[in-house]
Amino acid sequence: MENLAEKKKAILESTLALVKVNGFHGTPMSMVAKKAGVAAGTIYHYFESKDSLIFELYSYLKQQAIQVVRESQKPDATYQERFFALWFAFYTYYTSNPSVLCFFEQFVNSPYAEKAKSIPSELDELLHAFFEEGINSGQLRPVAPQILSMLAHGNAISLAKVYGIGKLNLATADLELVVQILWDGMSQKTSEINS
Amino acid sequence: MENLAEKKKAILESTLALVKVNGFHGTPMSMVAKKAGVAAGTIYHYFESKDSLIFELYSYLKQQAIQVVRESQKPDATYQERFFALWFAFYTYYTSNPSVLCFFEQFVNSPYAEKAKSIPSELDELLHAFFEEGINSGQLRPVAPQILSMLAHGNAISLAKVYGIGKLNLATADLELVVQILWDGMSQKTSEINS
Amino acid sequence: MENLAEKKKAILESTLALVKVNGFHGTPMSMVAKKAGVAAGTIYHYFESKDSLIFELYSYLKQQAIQVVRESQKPDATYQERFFALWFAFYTYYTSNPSVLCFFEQFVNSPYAEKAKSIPSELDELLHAFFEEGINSGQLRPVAPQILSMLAHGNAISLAKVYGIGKLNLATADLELVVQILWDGMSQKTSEINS
Amino acid sequence: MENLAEKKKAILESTLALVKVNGFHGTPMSMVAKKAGVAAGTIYHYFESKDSLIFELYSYLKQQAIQVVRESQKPDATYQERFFALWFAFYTYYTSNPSVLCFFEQFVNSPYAEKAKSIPSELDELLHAFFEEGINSGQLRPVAPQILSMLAHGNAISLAKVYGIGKLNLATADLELVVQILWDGMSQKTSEINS
DNA sequence: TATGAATGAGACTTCATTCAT
DNA sequence: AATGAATGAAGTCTCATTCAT
Repeated sequence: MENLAEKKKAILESTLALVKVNGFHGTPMSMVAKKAGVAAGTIYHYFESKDSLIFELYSYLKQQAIQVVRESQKPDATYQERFFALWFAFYTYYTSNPSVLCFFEQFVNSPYAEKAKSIPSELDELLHAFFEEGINSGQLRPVAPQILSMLAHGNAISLAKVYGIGKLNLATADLELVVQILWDGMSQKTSEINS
Repeated sequence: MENLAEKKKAILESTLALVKVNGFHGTPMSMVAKKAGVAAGTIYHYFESKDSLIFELYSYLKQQAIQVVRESQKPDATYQERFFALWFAFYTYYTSNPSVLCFFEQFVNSPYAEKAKSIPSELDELLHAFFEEGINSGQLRPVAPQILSMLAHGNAISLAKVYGIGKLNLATADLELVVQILWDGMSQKTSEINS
Repeated sequence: MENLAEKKKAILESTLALVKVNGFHGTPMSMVAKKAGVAAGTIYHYFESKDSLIFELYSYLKQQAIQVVRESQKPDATYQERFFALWFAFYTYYTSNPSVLCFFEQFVNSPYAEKAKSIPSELDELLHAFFEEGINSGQLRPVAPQILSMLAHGNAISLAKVYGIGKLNLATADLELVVQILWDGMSQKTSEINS
Repeated sequence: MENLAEKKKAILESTLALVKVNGFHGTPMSMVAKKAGVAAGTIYHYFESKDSLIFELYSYLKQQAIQVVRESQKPDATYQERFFALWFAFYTYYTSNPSVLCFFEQFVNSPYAEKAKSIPSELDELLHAFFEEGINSGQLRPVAPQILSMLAHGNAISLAKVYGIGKLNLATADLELVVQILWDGMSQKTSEINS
């Protein structure tokens, strides 16, 4: 990621920043060019079209997210610890990079997402594997991994949005509580106690 | 809502359907007009501008959602029953009306949402009150109502999306399980057991 | 003019008032309708089209102007007195009815005027006759009546505009002076003295 | 003015020509584009909007007019000679450039003029100074310079219009006569003789 | 007569994309 | 590689006019 041409990166980052404020369609290429400090035509040396730019930005950011998730995982930690680390990795990534969260949310809810579906998502596979492991090792309830993945990820996103809105000060203690809620709900142990 | 002028309703419903497929900006007014069976200019008798149309559609749908939520609540049910009913009301509404879910998700993640923020949301207030009641009556953990609301609502949306993607068949049993997970996580009882 | 249908007159007057503020093309028929207190369709009972409305308004006002000019002429006054009266009639009419002046100026400088040219103008004939009389009786220099007419009328309009701009307070004395200038310039007597 | 981009100038000149025939609102941007030999969008590289185009054209032409007036003034001529030169400069400019006269007349009588009022007019100042000089040197009657300016300028315009209508052949002799009339009316000498 | 909802052609303007330099 | 002027299709919106009531 670091060896991207300077300008290409500038274009991607400019797009990211502008989309947060203006949305996809409120962000003309000329605006991206200006912010990136390049000419409009230059963008077309690096990207085939605007759609292509959006898609590449999506991939670029998804790789970043994967990196963040990967780095959060210590091999010698317990599963629960790794779950907590995973959740906080997402939460921290999104709150530290609100424009990324904003971009993702716009992307997945746009017609773009439909076209991107075909591309196999490394991140999805990674999460799928993580939750499958939890189920197989008897630490998570036997629910489809996709569901668990969606619940956990969706939960982190929800919280990051609450934080982003700024109406609430979310202390670390609050967050711990929320993840605990989530873990309690998903873990096999609770399930057994309640039954 | 039922006494809206025929044409106005047709325009709103056409917009809803088209936005799901094409997104806001992939849906020109001419397309809305055609689908609604009116002339392009006619839309401007009912709506000041395209933005105004989007906003009114948002309000219109939010009223529908409130209606659905309200109808789900039986006064003589227990709090937990009402919580389940609430969650299923959302889930059912979104899965039965995928275009509404799609519209909401596009809306809240677009620059439109910023402008709509100032408008006090009846739905938010309703949910806030519901969760506050749960906390005050000692049935829910003492977490900020906004957070609980976001978690529960976000959770229903997440599931509805999983369903919408169609990759998974979510049996009622699966759903019950998920809501149970959610409830277990949020309820005071579980909290006590675990501590 | 007084026996015009109430509504027809209301439409004409509304148009006049609105054109002053917004110009021809900033004055949609719907706006005229609203100000006149009638429905948009009603205008088309009285006028064939917008152009037709403009033309009829022009005629209507021109008749008014003729009336004003006619009434200013006392048969037993001297020619110079009648000239002064004529000039003041115009000046007073325009300053008392700034929207009329504004309308005329817009009209004669618009493509409408081209089409109206064919219509013989009673006002022009009246002025032509007046100045011809002055020349024939040896009181005015032998210049083409059209020129004299244009000079005198244009002069009154110029002054009315100065007044309308409001930057200057034109006392009656000032005006007398200006007309005197005009008369001095046009009269045969001055011509002789200077030669 | 000469170093304006080729295309910008073509757009301005095309607008001028078309406005004469069709008026402001009968001249769509597409028509301007066609006549100027550029694409519609190109106009918007040079002008922010149609209004902006009209305003810039107004400024552009006013600069031309100032140039013409300036060039007519020989420092070593008498005041009367300079007055005659000034008047003829206007008259000649307007009759040689009927579309400019037409544009000015449309402009000053349109709602545009209201917005342009705030801009201090170099031409007005120039004329004001010229007439003030005449008054102070005792060669013109002591009337407000604005009035004298309006009278002289309005007079030249009136004549140019008579010429433009084409009904009359105005020989140089005729014109000399008219300016003489004007000068006689405005000059102090005549004033003294008559009193 | 009067209404005003409906029409749809056409205006202004934007912007993704190209291409000569 | 980079530029940015130029393009023109397409979008939003206006408004003169019609017509069923």
